[in-house]
Amino acid sequence: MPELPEVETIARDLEQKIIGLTITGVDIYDTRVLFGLSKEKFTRRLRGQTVTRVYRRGKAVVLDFADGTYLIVQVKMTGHLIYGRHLRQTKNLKDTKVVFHLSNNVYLNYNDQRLFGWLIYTDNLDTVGYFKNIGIDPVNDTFKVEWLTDELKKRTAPIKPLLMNQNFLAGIGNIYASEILYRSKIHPQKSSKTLSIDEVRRLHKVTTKVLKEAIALRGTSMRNYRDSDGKKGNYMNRIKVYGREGRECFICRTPVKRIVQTGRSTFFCEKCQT
DNA sequence: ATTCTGTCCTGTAGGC
DNA sequence: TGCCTACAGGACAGAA
Repeated sequence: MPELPEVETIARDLEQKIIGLTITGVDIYDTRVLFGLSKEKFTRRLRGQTVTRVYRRGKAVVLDFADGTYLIVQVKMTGHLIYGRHLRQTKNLKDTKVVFHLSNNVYLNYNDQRLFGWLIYTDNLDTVGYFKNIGIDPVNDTFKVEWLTDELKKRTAPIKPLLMNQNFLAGIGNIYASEILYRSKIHPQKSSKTLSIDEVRRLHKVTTKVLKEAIALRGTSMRNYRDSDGKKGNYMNRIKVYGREGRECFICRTPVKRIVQTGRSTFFCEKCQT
């Protein structure tokens, strides 16, 4: 489900809502989302924790606690963090897998239809597998065109799956990879090392631009994504190619093509993207 | 070391 | 209506 802009939206919203609050209780309805901890241990360790910071790292939401420990939430495809009422008690929502009771008597629900997501509790972020080799954040100033140029020269993979490689750049997923390449006018199957100086320049600029615009519009709700209020993102009407197979390219009217790369759908215009 | 395939799970949309 | 297949904003282990 969510990529960088959606996770950024969740983290920013939650920060406003839960900083300074203490977790007073935890209800667990499915232990499969607990990463490496039993129901009892997870409950015991989370109860009494006070939230001091909420932020995004890659596609993960990180909660810092006052005692120097952390809760990492990887929502993967269908995870939602919904702030408000207790969704099991009030709506009997079966997707609700974990509910945190907060000290202001509001609840933080973790919903996950497909159960791919993880709630990871740790005292050391560096031990979390996802963070160990995580790549550069494309909306951070450390993402430089010179760095991108050098890195692309070392790689042979097609550019689209490379954009989705979290050890290369952290945060781009299947929707934004297609959107970024369309706006950069780069063919998704092009080998990374063959991109021209001009193409790399466009790619660098467009990547940052698309992600920042999507953050400003609170993300894309293609199907499942919802923010912490349960609301959809607004980037949907800016989407150019993703999910538009067979429909006309907005620039040249050629039908948008769909191919599969490393098991994931890629959408592009074979006339505009070369 | 990089790149790719299969897998985890549940739900929905589309074809017949 | 029902049955069947394909597909879904991710990331890991293990293989090539």
